[in-house]
Amino acid sequence: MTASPDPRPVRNLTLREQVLAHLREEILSSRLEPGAELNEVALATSLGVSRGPIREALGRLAAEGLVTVTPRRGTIVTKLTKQEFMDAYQVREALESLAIRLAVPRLADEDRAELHRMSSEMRRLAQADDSSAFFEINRRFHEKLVAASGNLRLQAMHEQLLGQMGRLLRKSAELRGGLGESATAHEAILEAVDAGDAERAAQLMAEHIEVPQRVLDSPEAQDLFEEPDASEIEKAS
Amino acid sequence: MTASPDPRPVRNLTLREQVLAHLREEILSSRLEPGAELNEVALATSLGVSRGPIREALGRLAAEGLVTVTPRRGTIVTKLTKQEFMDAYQVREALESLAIRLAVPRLADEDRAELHRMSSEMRRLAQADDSSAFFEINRRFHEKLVAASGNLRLQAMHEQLLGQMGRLLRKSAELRGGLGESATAHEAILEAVDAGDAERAAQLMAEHIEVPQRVLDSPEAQDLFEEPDASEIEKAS
DNA sequence: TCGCTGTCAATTGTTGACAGTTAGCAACCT
DNA sequence: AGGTTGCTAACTGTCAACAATTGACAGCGA
Repeated sequence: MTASPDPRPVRNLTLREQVLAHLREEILSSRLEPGAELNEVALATSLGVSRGPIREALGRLAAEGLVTVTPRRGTIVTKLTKQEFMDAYQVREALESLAIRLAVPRLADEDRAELHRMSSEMRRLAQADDSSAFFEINRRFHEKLVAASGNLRLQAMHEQLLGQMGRLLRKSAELRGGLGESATAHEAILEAVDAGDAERAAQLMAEHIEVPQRVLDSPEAQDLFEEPDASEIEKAS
Repeated sequence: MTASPDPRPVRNLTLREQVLAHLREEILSSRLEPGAELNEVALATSLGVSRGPIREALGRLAAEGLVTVTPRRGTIVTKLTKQEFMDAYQVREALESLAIRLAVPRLADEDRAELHRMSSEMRRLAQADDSSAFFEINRRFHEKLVAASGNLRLQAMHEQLLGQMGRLLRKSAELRGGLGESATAHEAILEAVDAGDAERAAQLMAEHIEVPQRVLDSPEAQDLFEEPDASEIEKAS
């Protein structure tokens, strides 16, 4: 019996799981904009399933913070207020700072080489002013560092956080003083990493992440956000 | 109309919400032990509702990490392996460290007085060797600091984290070198807080939380945990 | 004109029934 | 006896129908 390891050898996915994966993808890819209404029957007929799995998937997404469900009113893709976005940014800073501190003593030469490749690529994209591609590599760069921490819980929370910050992250990346500064920050971080100085790397990472927070306080960034909506319910736990 | 503010003036709770609150309470209070099986029909008849709301509530709890659902097999209260518990502890350290850094400049005199009261009480309980009461105050102490950060996202993630660590927290508190040291640590933290030294307070907090992590590595703590179960699926996102 | 009230359509909340899968057990073959 | 195969009972996954609530709007009265 050339069996595969225990965790579900064959594709035996539940409908709820499929719907969940589908909706999550739709939201993360911004095909569904924040504020978009998610009608249960529309989704059900559209996906060819009944409302049961739809409701369960929406419930999961609500617990993850990707959608906001108001009882008896409906479900929409979560809109973050400026305050909520800033809060998330602060937490992200703490998480990534911890991550790199844990990661530094664990990184293999191969990993560092990969990070350097990404950094070079970002430098190149910054000069070409390709903010879209830059954003993508930047994300992978940070995710690789978090994964290298070896702390799965940290990784999960980080991923969830980035998912919720979502689209606004890309916009804030464009606002940020310029891609060049960001690339420089990455290079400085890698320098500390190569030196094995986890503490300095963590400090630099914290400062690096802090930059957009300050930018977002400037007046020109205000129209990215909704006004603080007084009646939002049941976003997360 | 002496109305209350917008968020749902009257008790108009959904069944799912009631079931969710009920189960969450049962788990957090340890009336349901980790590993306990949650049979849908049993719960449904027991609570007098159909399986729909039950399933939705279980789904939320799964997303929160309080229960673990294995498709077509069933749902159990989540069991943390030692590794997972240690991971959670590290994240908690980062979160509370951030929290106190944010909280220090925001604390009112009244808040600090309250914290001092809690600290004195813990000192007293430590001398009386009442670990149960100590644990309770200790938890409130940390929660108050996190709440004082003013960062709601941070507060939510911290609460979720503590909920998952759950019962093991109490046991680790008993293991920890002694309640006295813990009380001393709190006093040192408050000293830094009073001095307005957010950075030092954050550092002390990190060290304070780190202590049980080291203790848990000792052989005598091993029987608190399950063996690493190879086939666990769909714990969080 | 303005405000209130009752009705209506749309949408969510809940239910009970049905279908598929799983784990355990017993009978069977070797 | 040891192992395999085929039932069986219990459970979860899914569905479609029913109930309840909401927001909007038309109609009425001041």
